[in-house]
Amino acid sequence: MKATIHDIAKIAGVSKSTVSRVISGNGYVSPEAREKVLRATEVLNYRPNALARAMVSRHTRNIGVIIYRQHYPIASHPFYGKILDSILETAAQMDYSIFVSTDQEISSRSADFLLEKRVDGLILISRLNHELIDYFKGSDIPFVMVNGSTDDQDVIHLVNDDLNGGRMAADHFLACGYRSIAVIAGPQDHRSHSLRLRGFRARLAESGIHLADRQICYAATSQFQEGYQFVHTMRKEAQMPEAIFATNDMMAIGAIQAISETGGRIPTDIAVMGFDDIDFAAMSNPSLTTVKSAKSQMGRQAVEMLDQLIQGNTDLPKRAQFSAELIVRSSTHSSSLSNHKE
Amino acid sequence: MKATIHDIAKIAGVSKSTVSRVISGNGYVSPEAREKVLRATEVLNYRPNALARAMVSRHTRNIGVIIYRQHYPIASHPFYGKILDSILETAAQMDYSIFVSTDQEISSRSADFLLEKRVDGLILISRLNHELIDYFKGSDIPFVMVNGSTDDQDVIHLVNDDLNGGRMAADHFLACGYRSIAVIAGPQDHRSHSLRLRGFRARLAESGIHLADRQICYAATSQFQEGYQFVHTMRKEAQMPEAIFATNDMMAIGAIQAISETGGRIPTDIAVMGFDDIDFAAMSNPSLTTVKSAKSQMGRQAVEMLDQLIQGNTDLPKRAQFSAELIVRSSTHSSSLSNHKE
DNA sequence: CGTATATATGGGAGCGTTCCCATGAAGAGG
DNA sequence: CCTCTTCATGGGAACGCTCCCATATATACG
Repeated sequence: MKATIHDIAKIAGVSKSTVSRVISGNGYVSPEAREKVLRATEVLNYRPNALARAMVSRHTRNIGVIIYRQHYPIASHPFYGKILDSILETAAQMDYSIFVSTDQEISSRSADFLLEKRVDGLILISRLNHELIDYFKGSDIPFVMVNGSTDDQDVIHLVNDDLNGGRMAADHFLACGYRSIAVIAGPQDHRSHSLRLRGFRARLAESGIHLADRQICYAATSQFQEGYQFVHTMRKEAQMPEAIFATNDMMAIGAIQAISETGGRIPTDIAVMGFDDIDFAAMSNPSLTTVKSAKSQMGRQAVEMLDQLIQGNTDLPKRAQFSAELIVRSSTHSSSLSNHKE
Repeated sequence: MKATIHDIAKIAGVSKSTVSRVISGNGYVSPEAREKVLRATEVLNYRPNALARAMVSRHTRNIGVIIYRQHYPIASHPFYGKILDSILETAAQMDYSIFVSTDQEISSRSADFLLEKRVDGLILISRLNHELIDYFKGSDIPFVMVNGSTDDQDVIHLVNDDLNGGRMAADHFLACGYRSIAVIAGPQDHRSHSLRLRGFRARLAESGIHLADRQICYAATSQFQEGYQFVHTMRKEAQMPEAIFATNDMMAIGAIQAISETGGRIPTDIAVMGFDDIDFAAMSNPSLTTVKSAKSQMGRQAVEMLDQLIQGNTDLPKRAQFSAELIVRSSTHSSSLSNHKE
């Protein structure tokens, strides 16, 4: 049987109140009493019961993370897994414990679950449906959203600057002198993918390059297969562009594999660019030029903002946007040696 | 303020005992009373407080997962992330919630944390030090270990059949007719890596091929860089083998990149084989021949066995071993067209 | 009709804490 | 010497549930 403060009290020869003061660290305790209590906790191998504590103190120091995963498991996901890692690390530093919940159909089921467990706050990742968001707004539990798809101004929302990221990708292509360009665009109901495409097209348009519809492949998912298949289809129709931009790295890597399989040289015959800078982008063959999204910063910031919220700080910015960063590797020409200067 | 059973009782016009019976679903309740209670819970948007329940029922339906990560974050890890995914999914199906804890230095700190939170059981992943294992054995909390390094017969331990996996890798190389072989071996204090190497060598030895020390590269970590660097070093010394076996996929993929960079053709000039079958093994360029480790099965089994343990079932096998599976892709010749038959 | 059994309900103790309040002792200031 | 803080300690209520026990009514059986 686990020892309780009563047991400690008895051994140490003090009251349970004194024990409580020593454990929780507030209130007056004489050095001798403290010493006796501490010794008793050693002897009995005492661990305070967080459940009982939470019961009366009304907070658990537990945070729930809900991740929506439609097509892919979550932890091993190169993008969401990174965010999760960062959340885990930051939370540990701040003495929060993390409940990870990843329902395939985000019903209110997993939400209820977490609510019943009395988490102090919630981090919602990726696009959850509006009912669920309303559901949480209705509850009195603080939450922040990461990389979601809501325009709701009442929801604290951390996002990547995908629009600008798309522009940066186009900038790089222009600097390299690519003019014949194709895009593999992920699901357009997904905020990130649609903004990346929008930014990319806008920047090209400014330079007088307008993408025709058949130069854009709208993919149903955002996975490897999409990029892979697109290249093979294009090749059959014998209309290979000079460069391909995919709205995430996975699809770009799929494109790379397809190109290599058919004997194409990258970037000489065709250049490929992705988005996100997942770990594997540096390890692909050739290594992938990409726009880095702020995965770790978003995770860290999510925990920090949630902590503020939990502490009752209400005047937080409703929206935090993280800048993207161009990472040039071997799947495109470096822009200093760009074609159009040759 | 959150509603409690007392509030429900008042609204429904019954006692709190009756409410409790309806909520927890055991004991006699008349249909009318049940109906009234259910309606009241709707009205007040009542959620039972799992803390209070756990307090008296002595179990939380929470499971803690502790992952040791020395060199790499955990969730996004292609191997451990997969196990975690599987744990998450299985746990959700069984109505367990998961606490994920990933301390860099596995002190008893994160352990204490979880113990205080009163998890019903623990899943320990990767090699934890012996003190920590003893620590848990001392506590009365049930736990299972996944892919660890302990020989302790009292510890329930789920492992991959790495020895045989190593043999399978060698088998494939032999069938392909490769005779000049090099190995990139991960940390030898890691059970998996050392067994993979052992099995591989043993099988080769049976066919009269003995690996010299300079044909084996003992890597300090098990990452991309190790494989990458090894190839470049070998190349400088101008002693490229016909085939390279790496004790995990990451290192194999590093080797692939280095070979490609220097203009080597895979598998024509040199074949490469990995171990684990991480997601990116299929997406690498060329796609990677590998031995698949039972990541998902281990995760699922861990939860299921832990559940048994929690329910008090004591006669479980102390050791579960999962078989490996050869996955032939493009980085080696398929053995039916193997060289030695030409 | 009396006794046993199934059905239904309410009250109270208890889970392990924290927090509030009461009570003292000791030292400071007049 | 008396009063007012500061320090120190103990007791009891409360957090929101479940579980046990007591009680009541209905049904069954001889």
